[in-house]
Amino acid sequence: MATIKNVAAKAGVSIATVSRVLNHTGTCTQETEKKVLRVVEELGYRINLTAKSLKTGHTSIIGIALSESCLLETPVIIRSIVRVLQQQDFAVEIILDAPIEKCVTLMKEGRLDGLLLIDMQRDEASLKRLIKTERSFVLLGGDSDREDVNLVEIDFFGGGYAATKYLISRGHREILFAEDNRQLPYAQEIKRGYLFALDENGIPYSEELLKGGSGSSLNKERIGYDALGSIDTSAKVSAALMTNDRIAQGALSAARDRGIGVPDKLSVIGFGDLPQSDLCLPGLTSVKVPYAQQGELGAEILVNNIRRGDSIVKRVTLQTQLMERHTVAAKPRKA
Amino acid sequence: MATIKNVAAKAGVSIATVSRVLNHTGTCTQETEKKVLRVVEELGYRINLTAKSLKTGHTSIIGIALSESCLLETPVIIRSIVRVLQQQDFAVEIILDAPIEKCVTLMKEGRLDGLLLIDMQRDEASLKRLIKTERSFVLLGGDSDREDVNLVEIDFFGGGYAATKYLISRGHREILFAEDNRQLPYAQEIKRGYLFALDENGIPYSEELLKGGSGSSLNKERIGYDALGSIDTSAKVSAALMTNDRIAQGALSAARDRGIGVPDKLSVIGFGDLPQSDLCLPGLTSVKVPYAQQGELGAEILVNNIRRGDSIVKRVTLQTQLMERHTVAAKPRKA
DNA sequence: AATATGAATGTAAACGTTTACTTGATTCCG
DNA sequence: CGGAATCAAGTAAACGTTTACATTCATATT
Repeated sequence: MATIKNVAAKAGVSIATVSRVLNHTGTCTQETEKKVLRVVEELGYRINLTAKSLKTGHTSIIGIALSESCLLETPVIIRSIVRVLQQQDFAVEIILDAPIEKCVTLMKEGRLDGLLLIDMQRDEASLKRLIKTERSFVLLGGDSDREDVNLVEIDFFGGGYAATKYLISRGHREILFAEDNRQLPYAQEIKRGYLFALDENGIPYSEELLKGGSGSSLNKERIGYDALGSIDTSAKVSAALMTNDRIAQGALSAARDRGIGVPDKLSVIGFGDLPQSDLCLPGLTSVKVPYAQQGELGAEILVNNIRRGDSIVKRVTLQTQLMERHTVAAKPRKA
Repeated sequence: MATIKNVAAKAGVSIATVSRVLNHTGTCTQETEKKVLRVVEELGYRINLTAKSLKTGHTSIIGIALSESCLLETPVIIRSIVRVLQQQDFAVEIILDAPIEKCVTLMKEGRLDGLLLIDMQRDEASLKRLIKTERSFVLLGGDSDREDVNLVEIDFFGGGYAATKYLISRGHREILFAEDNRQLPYAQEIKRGYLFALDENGIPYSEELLKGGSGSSLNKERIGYDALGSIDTSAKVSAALMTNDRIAQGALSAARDRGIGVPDKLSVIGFGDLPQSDLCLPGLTSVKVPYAQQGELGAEILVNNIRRGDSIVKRVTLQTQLMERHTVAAKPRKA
């Protein structure tokens, strides 16, 4: 593989000149420039990025740390991040299922210019160490009390609250709640919103209306299916709030199997607003979560931070939006 | 950030010794080792990977080049790749929607030790240049005539053939076919299998039974919905083969809306066998595609190629498997 | 006792860039 | 016409490692 030395030799100039021509830094004759460029072409020369990085101190690589479930279920956030970053000439490294501490190490090893942490589990000690590396990073969602780090979060509490309130306004009082994994911070927020809305309206919450939350969160459809299946038919449940559209899908299937009409007998709201939701009829009423926007914004903040040394801490909260479709109705007079 | 020099100085040894201790290369006193390790700890020293890469000539970074649709629709292949690679101490770089030529550049720039190309569009010229870079890469799916490159492919032709034959064996003759995007090689293969099976059984294929294939392949459900919707009710179509489970979902929705019973009046087969398929009742009969296995195998081949200089070309074809569920029935006597 | 062996460690070059500094040539202006 | 300013290009150091080679010293071998 040709190096800058080879190019310099063949073009009869010094390596400094080649570097200057290629980086458009400094000045030179048109003639020299042409000569160098021609040799570069002939030799098929390409700069060695590793050497460049060593010298300049930055790599133009950004890591995105995420969980397997995020990769499988919310790839749209990854897409938006990679799109922005790639367009800004950054390479993107996927770091799967690594604790924050691992990320600290990666930062110290100097291969990453920045880091996007998606929905990381709380670990304040490691986070502190991450800050000490003095490198740029942004939290996307996740769970931390620190106010001094960049953060783009989604108001899941507000989403859960709004959805529950909406159901209550339609006369529902016995509202089933099913979450995918009790470990996931976002599901906890939705639940808080749910409980808050119940409380606000003087509705006592019942332990037996809280479903799911245990174990692995793959096969979410099953969680929804089982959540509904485990409900005593005599229970007065007339609505269900699921922390995920796929869970809601499962619930819809269960309802169909048990002959429970949706939305006549049962209202269902999901979370996520997947693009396909509007075709799995009856169109699922769902809380739209701005994942793509979250990813974009996070990437932009990070890039500004790195490029312009922009050191002001940015904290953004994005709002969800209830998309009314056809799985919610007013509670029938006689349930 | 501490360097090896700082460590050497503080420990009162040469940098060579530090390097040797850290890499377990060469020999040294237990005493020296302890001393060095202690200083490393004190200083929070971490090796600079860029410098190491420059010196050693390899980066332990592997790129995976893929399309947006792969990222969004088949993240399971990414998961399996990243899992294998990360476990083997490789970092993984996502390269989104880049033509092969861009990958050639990346390889030449020396930041990648290897490359996994997922379902790349045919470009023999660039592929040739990629080979010339002398770096390791593996094709996962995709479209090329070259026999001299590593390849892990899936027998979509066989899958399409088997599925069609299965439908024919149940008495179906008018079989709708809907694909997502005519650009996608895999859909073309399935179609070939479909046509081959028809031909083999002396069934003339009809242009108007071929649906979809145009434009963007997002919102696949719609493709399926529209494919079925555009069929004249008087047509004798009694079965449908879709190149994707989500397309099949859409078809199922359309059937429901139009009052066409599945599988009584219409049999449906999808492709992909998503984990949720078994809960979207009636359980979708689908051709299972071993994406995870494809990713794993590709990653393993690549790693062996890089680590052991294993230069024998590996070519593997993975088989699909028809998963019989509840959306296929024998053709009713009177359609 | 002289020498060979081998272990522990040090010295310094190299990887491929960028860039501060230097040199030499040319232009400009009074 | 002479000195300042400008421009083109070269020289060499530096980034943080690894590693071939050299050195020292203790021990084993003859």
